[in-house]
Amino acid sequence: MTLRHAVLAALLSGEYSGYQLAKAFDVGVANFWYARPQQLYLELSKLENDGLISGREVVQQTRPNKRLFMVTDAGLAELAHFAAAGSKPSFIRDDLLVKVQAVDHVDAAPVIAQLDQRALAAAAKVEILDKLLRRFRGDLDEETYLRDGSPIGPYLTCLRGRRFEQEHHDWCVRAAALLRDRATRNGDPAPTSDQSR
Amino acid sequence: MTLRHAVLAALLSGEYSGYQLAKAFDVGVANFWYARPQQLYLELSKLENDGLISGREVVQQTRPNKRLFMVTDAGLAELAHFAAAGSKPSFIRDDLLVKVQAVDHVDAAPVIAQLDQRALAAAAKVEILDKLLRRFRGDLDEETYLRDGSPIGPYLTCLRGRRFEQEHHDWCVRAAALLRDRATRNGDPAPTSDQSR
DNA sequence: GCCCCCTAGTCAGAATGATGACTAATCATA
DNA sequence: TATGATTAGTCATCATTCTGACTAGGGGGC
Repeated sequence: MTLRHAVLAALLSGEYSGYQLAKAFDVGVANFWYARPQQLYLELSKLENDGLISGREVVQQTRPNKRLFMVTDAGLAELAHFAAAGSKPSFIRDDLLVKVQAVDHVDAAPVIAQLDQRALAAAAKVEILDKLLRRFRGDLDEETYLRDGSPIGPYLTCLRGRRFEQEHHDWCVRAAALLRDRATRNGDPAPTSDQSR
Repeated sequence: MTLRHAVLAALLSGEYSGYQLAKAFDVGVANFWYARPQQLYLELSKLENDGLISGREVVQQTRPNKRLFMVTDAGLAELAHFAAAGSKPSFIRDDLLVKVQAVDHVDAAPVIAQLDQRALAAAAKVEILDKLLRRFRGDLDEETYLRDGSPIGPYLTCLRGRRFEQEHHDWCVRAAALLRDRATRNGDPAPTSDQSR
């Protein structure tokens, strides 16, 4: 049960509505978790029911009213408890890796196409995260921010996300180039589907 | 539905029993997916029911009998279909990142301890993957293997896994050092690697 | 002789996450 | 003056994953 804690942790940086939170989960927060808006709304309801967050209605004229949530003391305690408990090892879980794993036995062309796409997406994500990191830092250089800046948690997770996306990008580019090279050297626009069985 | 395809892709490299597959999912295959043995047994049953793999009983005297599975032509077709279909973007989903995100608001000590642990685990994983990569390569150097070696799919996913673990390790080490430094400068009782509670 | 670990596998059910289909008002654009 | 995008949110249900408990025999160490 960790979407719960991811939402709690995300709410630490300020009051958010479900909608705003959904936006955040598409950029910054997505470094450590991701969820669709519907899941977030649901989780927010549950959290409020359990008294871990409290919401207040904000009436708006030009837009639909919204509910802003903030973490309660009980919520903080829950987070502290979660932070102190053991955590399971992390691992990649990626469709595309599964496809690459099978690339010796299936048509490589669509896999290469997806690697290209992913590389682009990852590059875009890197830029977004760079922007976020700069916004955190303000005038400070990174070394100084890491030593004294605040908040440090979100900055660190962003940094991790940035590295991850960078690595992902580099790997995609390299793998695509490599598979393309192999395909052309094998002299086929449509690679054979049966090589080593 | 991708544990299904992860299992199929893993079975491409040879015949495995459920038990052996479970082992593989703890090391090499874990680069792109992870699952508990129970899930694997279940998935293998389903796959066999759907005719995507076929199993044969192997009688053993000293040990319980086992069933070895291999991918059928229908299974290969399914994989090809899967490889050609679109895939969702990948992202990290990690308990520990959630905890770091919250580290400005909760006690840092247990988080630091977990970062230390994770760093060790990641370093161990890197060594395992290095060994695996060397076994793939045999006498060839990496450049040559990437150009002409076989299989290339598993090698590439291993490479990705290795990079991921390396990055994870480096980040954990850095984050732990940083948080420790901040804690001591704030005059807290310095939590060194010697934590016991 | 006892106990724990390893091989090998099964089952049921709880927890968690994902998806599609809705409502409803405002704003910018063509 | 339509058309579509944006803000804001709800509901029901499906899919997938995770967990604990269980069976069963053999081998190795104390």
